[in-house]
Amino acid sequence: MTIYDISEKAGVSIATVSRVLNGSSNVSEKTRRKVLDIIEQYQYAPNAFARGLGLNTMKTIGILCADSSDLYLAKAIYHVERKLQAGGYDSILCCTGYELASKITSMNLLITKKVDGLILVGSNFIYEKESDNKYIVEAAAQVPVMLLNADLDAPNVYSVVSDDFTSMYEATIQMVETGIQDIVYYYNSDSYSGKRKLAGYRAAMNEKKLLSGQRIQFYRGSREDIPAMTEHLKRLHAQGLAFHGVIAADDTLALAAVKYARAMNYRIPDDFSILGYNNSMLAECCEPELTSIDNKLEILCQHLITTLLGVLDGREMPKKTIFSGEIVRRRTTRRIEPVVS
Amino acid sequence: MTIYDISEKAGVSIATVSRVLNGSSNVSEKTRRKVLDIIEQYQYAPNAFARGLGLNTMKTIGILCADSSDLYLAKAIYHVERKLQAGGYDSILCCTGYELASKITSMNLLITKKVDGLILVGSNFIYEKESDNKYIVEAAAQVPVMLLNADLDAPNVYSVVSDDFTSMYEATIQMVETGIQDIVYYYNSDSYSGKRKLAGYRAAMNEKKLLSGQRIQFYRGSREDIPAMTEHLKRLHAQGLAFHGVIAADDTLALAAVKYARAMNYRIPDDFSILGYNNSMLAECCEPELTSIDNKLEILCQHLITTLLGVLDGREMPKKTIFSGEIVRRRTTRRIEPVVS
DNA sequence: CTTTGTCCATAAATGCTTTCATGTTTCATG
DNA sequence: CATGAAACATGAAAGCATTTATGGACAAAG
Repeated sequence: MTIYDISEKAGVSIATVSRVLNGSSNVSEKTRRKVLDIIEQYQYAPNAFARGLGLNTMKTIGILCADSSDLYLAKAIYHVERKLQAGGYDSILCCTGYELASKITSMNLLITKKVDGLILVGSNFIYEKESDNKYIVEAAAQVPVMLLNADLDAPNVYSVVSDDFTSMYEATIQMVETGIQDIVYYYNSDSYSGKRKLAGYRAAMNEKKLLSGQRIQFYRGSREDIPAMTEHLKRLHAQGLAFHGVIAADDTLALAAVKYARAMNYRIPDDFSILGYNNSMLAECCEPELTSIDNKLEILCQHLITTLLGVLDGREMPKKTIFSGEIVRRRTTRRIEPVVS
Repeated sequence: MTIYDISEKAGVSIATVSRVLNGSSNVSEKTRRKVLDIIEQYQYAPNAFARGLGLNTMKTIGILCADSSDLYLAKAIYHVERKLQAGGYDSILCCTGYELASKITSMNLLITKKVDGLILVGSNFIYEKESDNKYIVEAAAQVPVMLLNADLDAPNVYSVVSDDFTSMYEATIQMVETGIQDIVYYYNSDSYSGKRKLAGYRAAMNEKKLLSGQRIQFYRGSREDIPAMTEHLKRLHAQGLAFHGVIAADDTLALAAVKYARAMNYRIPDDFSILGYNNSMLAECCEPELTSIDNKLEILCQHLITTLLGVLDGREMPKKTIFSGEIVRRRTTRRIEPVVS
């Protein structure tokens, strides 16, 4: 069933059918009716390839993501995908893993497939070495590239980020002000946002004259292996590092800290405070429930898609947008002590 | 840069370039070299639409999923996507939500886009009412349809499922044999696999002469709202339902049961046993760690993709494959008491 | 001198969009 | 009320970038 069949049955030319299909205004109501009837009757659907050939677009956006099973990334993908759909676009998803080479491969593949835009979900797409980010610049020469929680200043690439620096800075200040001085910063990623978070912690501790390199601890190992993280913390303690607070760059790490504190028989939050990041489902699963920073993922995604659709529409759009996060207080941090005068 | 440009620069016809591109045998080594050189030199990549028009395929599989942010579904998508990539296919992801209508819409959209096959991730795609599943049968008339953890007997649809019935049956028997009689079955989905699980529990309790309708409890509400589930369990208790064990159809529900038991000051597992399902990350996050049933998701996915690739290759493939799960014992269930004689 | 087989070019086919040209209305104007 | 200009409706045909069927040229083999 092609456009020819329809045109024949409707007694019009294929051009008219095409016009009806594409909602062109220049077609009389009568003809439109007739054509639509036939289309309905024969369940005709235009061939996407042919249409793509003609229009040179398929209304499809490529989504790249290192690991769609990561709690946070999965949520991001979900929001992005739904909002994209609402905007009339489809999405091709590529899970790339964390290695640069396979990111490049996937990206090229998507461009070859003629996606209209690219969304890179997660800050792990930006690398420390400037030259490693060339692949994004090159891609942006072909299609607009959107970065979620990452930042790169280049033509045709747009960034939507949450203000991780400030969130961490404020959360750290607050934890110190509840009376905790020996806070370990626990993280597992040197990504763009990872670095911003750490910087926030650093700035705050520095301001409070409490900064200590020893207390900045990196976890290498599986992102899901809570027991391994817990062990790691126990080892730090065994090695003589004293700490009564953990600020974690991710809720999983914070969860491990909770397990550690419980194993040590600390009372939470009286003896030991913990702050998580991302305000994921884990925060509520935790016992006691985790105070965590919410970076308003859905809002970020909404904005990202709005921007992308704007760009695709040929409009001028902001190159970088920053949203501030929010500390969601639950039961692993203390209230600020009222000042006794 | 089109195939014409390349053919001109290489001094051959476009047909020859096409043959080189598609690895046809009828082309001399010398010509192939020359063409490949030019292609390399000009960074030529064939136009996906034109190619699609000619071949009527784009090597793309459509993945449908109700909610990609669901812990379990996200993992499934991840595995499916990666294995598909390894097989040389891309994937278009559509998050459909749980309503039938939007599933149908998304499905048609994917078919219009000329995907080569469809993968429905999750048992929620199969409905109770036979007629509600017609949409799958219709889709299967166009392209092969793969079901993950769901089952439908129709031409061109293939199922890969885990043996939830047996897993639940055995787990229930075992819990009873550790001495617990008043076990609540806690579930939140009437999906295909949801029903199989429940049936397993039923069969076991029946066999042990312990079946009680009151103890089969459905949770309606957000799938992520642990506090709500916990409240629900407390309410059951308040209403006079006595129970010292929970078998949950999902780890989130089990997690809520853990929270409930702790709130009631039960010792786990001495006074109260809990069994989860899916062996997700939550099982290890939990305190104490959750005993949970692992249904070998990665193996299921691997098999599913193998089957799909086989079908696309024109080979005969098994219509339905069942894998058995495994109980991963952690700390929320008791060991079977040694028989004292 | 014919047959066979290899290698390659020509041309048709794929199904749509869109430009251009043409025919048809509408409507203000004199 | 007739006329011409502008707006509208439609069709023919030219792309779009490939794949593939057909057949021709040429070389080697019988």
